[in-house]
Amino acid sequence: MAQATERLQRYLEDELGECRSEDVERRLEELDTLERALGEARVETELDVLSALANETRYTLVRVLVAAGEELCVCELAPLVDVSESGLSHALSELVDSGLVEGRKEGRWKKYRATNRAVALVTVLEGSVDE
Amino acid sequence: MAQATERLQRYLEDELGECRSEDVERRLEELDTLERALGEARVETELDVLSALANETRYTLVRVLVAAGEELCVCELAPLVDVSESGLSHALSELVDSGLVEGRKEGRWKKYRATNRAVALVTVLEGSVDE
DNA sequence: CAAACAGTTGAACAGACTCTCAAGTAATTG
DNA sequence: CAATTACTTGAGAGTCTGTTCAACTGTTTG
Repeated sequence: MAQATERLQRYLEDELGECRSEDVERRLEELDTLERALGEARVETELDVLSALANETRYTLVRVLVAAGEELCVCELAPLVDVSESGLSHALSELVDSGLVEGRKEGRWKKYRATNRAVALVTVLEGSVDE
Repeated sequence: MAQATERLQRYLEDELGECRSEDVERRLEELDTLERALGEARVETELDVLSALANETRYTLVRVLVAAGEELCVCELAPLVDVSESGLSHALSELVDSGLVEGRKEGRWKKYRATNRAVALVTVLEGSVDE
């Protein structure tokens, strides 16, 4: 941290014209506050959600379920993705864990649908990625 | 695909009461349309963005830059993440590639700021992850 | 212009992830 | 109630990722 602090001091000198070690301390504290404001548990959850989405198989499933707007049976999802039955099941299970999808058993069939969280995220992603 | 189709047929029989192979074909086509509507290139870009965000170091950087609302120098970001100088540089470079962050050189310092895409995504993530 | 500084790049390796295979559970059917 | 069906689970192989180290480029300073 010693060198890092020196570098920051030089940077602040450049920026502010002059700079004492109090200024460095203050800036460090400001940056720390910025980071703390994020909230640890929250960031962890958000990372879980992002990790769940960041995979072709799972993202395709989520997007299809969002587009469908209704629950779909595992047997309907199977032809849409390029993995084994088992792989599909693993994928869905991870999506459930991260709150992007909900499952419901009906007799011997199992149906999944997208949660509000999934709808919100997919919508923004679509919107923010122009082309 | 043969068994998969049979399973889908059985499912549709359960759901619709009865079902001929035309019905199976139609359902398969509906599902396919659902998937095609996503757009291949688009999904690929969206996956790049998601992959870039789905990492603690990079997500922290993005969130701090969004929270800051202004550009920050690499030397200011360094104390906030738990990686080497080099790791930080790699992380920022990946964020630039995915359009979440923009960099600007100023003398010997380099400054980064969050793009609109980053702001939109972080906002929705915060909103959709309640607690 | 040599030395110090700010940051980047490439190679390499440990660890994480994703998928498949094999076996398992729960529901349905003959 | 044995067989079939629908789906899940656990273990393990192969691949991808994230990080660091070492070397590099561009900028500033004495």
